[in-house]
Amino acid sequence: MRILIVEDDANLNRQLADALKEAGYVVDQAFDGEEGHYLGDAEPYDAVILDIGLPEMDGITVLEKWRGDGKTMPVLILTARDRWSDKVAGIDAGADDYVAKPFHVEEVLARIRALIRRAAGHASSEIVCGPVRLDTKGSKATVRGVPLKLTSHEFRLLSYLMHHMGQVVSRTELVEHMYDQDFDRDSNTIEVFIGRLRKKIGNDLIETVRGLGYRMQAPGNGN
Amino acid sequence: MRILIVEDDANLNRQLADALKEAGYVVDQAFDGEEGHYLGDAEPYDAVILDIGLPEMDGITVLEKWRGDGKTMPVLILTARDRWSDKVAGIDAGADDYVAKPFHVEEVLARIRALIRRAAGHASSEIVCGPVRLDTKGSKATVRGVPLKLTSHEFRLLSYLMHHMGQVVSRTELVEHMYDQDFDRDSNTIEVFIGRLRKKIGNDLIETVRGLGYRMQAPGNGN
DNA sequence: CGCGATTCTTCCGAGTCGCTTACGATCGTT
DNA sequence: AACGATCGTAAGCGACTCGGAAGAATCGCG
Repeated sequence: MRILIVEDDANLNRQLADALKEAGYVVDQAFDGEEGHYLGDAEPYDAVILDIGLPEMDGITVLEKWRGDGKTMPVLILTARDRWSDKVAGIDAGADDYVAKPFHVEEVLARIRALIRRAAGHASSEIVCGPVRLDTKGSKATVRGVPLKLTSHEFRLLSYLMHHMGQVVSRTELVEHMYDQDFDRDSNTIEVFIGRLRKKIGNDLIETVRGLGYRMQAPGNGN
Repeated sequence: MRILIVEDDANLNRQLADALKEAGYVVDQAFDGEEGHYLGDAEPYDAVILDIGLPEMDGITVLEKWRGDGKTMPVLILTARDRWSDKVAGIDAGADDYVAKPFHVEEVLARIRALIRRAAGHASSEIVCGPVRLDTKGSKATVRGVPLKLTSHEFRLLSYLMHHMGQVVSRTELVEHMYDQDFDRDSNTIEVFIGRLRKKIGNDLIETVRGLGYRMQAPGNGN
């Protein structure tokens, strides 16, 4: 999962980025509205953390531009505690959530989890696919109750696949969400990781759709 | 749009209900956890406003029960300003949003709007033609519930035909939409693929209109 | 009924795609 | 400094897809 932070306070920005990376996300950072707007337009993020008060371009404006361009990724707004009218404006501009400053980092994490989960259409913090359970809250996964020992990239891969269960996910999509900006597109890294993951969770859960990508689905689930 | 309010403070409950009705929603009210849980289970709501501190049954518990039963309607949690850990718990239990008390009613309205808007975005894209179902989002198709194993070109062909159901689609039209610009026009590739597709989905679904092209239509559909 | 045009089917080689295995580089830890 | 774990690249191999060709089948028309 790849996340964009748009926040001019360098300290706060770093603090959030660290916590998110710690939690296993891929993080891109922007420090003013223009940069943020550009990145959000150009790269496919699973969620965005957007400050309202920004140099160059106001957060609300950035958001409105994105929405006007048809961008639908979930956006979490950061706002000053007393500016509640900003919140309403932000939400009506297409924000999915907000957090008032000052906040606890854990809260931001929980809300990001919820946004990503919700964007994928899941109600609870646990996603189940056949024998595999993914605990988005604890960043853990089990097969038939047995905890899986996954490396960080394997977990990211599994997580993205399970958040898009039933859908075919292309290799480029996976690359874009597992790595930040520049990554050598033509290499077989994804194939290798799919292989490693299959070895750990069983072969029949990740179906390969030739020419298109991969699809995760409980086996024997007609349709 | 029908909304459930679960809130033990009668005053607050009525205040919210009034504002929501004013905004054009249909509102049901519950004043303790058990009643709320029962209603949320039995009736189809487009959104729920749920207080955390409730008599009879805690709000988090209510929510967990709903989610455990597969209920996925968006839930907005009401929580005391200083109990931020409640928020995290609530969000991880499957809440979609929260508002801290005391709140501005406009804010609740804005968030309900956002929740309903977002929940509406999850309609699955499916085209049906007789026994054939095409899930464009999941890149898969079924015949009578049996999953089809299609190659990427076969899928593209089927997809184009189903998107133009009832219309006659010419060979050149198909070529132009399945391949990039220059492709050897005089080859029988399309015929071959039509044949392969018919073999998989049944012969009577794709009608050939001599001299013009092909038409997809549910069989026994006069004309 | 017969002929030409169109469409269907079958077959097969070429090329692509994806899986596996092995190896070297890097990083963090002991 | 050495070790283990993790990650990315490369190469070989097997399987599958694609598309062309040729002959069979079908249709429309006179």
